Amino acid sequence: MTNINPEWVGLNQFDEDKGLFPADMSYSIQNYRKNILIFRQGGVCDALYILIQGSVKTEMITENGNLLGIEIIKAPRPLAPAFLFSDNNRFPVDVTTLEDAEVLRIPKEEVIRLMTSQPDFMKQFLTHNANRTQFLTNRLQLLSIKTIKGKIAHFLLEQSSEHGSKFVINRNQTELAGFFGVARPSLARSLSEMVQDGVISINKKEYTLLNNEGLRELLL
Amino acid sequence: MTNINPEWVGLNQFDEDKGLFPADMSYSIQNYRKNILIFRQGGVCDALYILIQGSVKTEMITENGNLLGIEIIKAPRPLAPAFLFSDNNRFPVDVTTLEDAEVLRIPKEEVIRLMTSQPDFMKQFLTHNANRTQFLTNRLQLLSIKTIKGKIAHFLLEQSSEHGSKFVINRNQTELAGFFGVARPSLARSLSEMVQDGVISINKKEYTLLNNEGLRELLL
DNA sequence: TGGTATGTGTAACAGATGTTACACTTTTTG
DNA sequence: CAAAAAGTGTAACATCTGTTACACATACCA
Repeated sequence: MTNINPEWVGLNQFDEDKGLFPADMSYSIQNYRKNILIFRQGGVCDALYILIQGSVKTEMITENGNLLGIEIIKAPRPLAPAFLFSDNNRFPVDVTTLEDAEVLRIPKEEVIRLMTSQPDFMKQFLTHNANRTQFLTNRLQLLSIKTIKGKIAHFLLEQSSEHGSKFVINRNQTELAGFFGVARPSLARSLSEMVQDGVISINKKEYTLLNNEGLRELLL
Repeated sequence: MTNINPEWVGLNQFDEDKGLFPADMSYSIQNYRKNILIFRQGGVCDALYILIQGSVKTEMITENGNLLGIEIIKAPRPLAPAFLFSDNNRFPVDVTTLEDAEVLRIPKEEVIRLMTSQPDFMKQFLTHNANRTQFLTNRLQLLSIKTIKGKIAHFLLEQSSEHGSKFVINRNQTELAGFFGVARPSLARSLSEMVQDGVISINKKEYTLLNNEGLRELLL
């Protein structure tokens, strides 16, 4: 129900750039077979883990069994790097391999050492987390808009600020509905009403904004 | 409408610990009078700004005038430190002083230098951002639950995992409604239904969880 | 090319939440 | 202590969204 589409979630990644890591780095590599639970929600996160091969899914679970959200992560990407340094440094999710996977583990102390000795590593780490925060902020902003038309307006105005008043969205209604967290027919209804009201026009996947004022009013 | 209560937003802060900063740090201090716009949404963020005196409000605006959310920040706290290192390093909000304010400005290069030379500063910076991310993640999780009862259940189970099955919540219904992003009477209705259904009981501000299974089902 | 899968438009209906209003209770304050 | 303020319970009603169902269009594939 509240699944989070992987596409919307993890944007940036540590480049494969092994060059980032010095030869004397202390680390270990773990290999896991398919369908293995590698981190448990609530478990202490005392190292930086980077998925360098394979893919995993993270599930947010509610102490017994109900899922709240799923994210699929493909290599290469760090796993929950933001939590390594939080006061409550515990994994917020279960992590399970989807296929055979290889995980690089760098102990927290070593991460700190790397950060001070390798400015590029530090910048990369900071940038990754910053981008993630920005993504979360944006997502939060979108979710805190109550009405479907408001969400659509927010999204379209954002696109518009990047691509002008006419642009193509390479997503079908089902995907968009998932992104907004609403039902597909409800999205279709709202879209067609907005077209009828003359604030936008739609041709296939090409959207044209006709009345920015009107759109902004929908944000409430 | 979608106001974000300051209390829920910024938890951690750079301690006043001037000791974190070395004597040779290059910085500048800006003073602003009341009701001055000090950062504009979209403006480039090329330095770390720390509010050391006074208070400001941040408004998320939609290119012209409509508010999406307001956050009030009191000194001492950094202003949007997460965005300093993001690929799109622009302020996500307008920042306006509420009273006379004093802002410490540390250029990005200097921040990087500090991080490498002052491990404590680096840890503080990382921890702050990590906590912020964790907060945002949690908030996102809460907002992505659709039903009011689901939000309540999520919140109560979280409290319960920290304080056991009986605990006090020092917030009135109006505040809770704001936190959940719902209308106050709607919250009251949901709460009273949950009491009637016997999953919880409420005495003033003391909540008792009577049926955790039932609560988990409400998460959907 | 024809058939199948996928995507879209739309309608009827049910359910949940917001809005408004008001009585009542509790807390605060002078 | 009394009056005012703040907080709570509840009802009627409006509105929005989800659900389900189905017709139709479009894209894909053998």
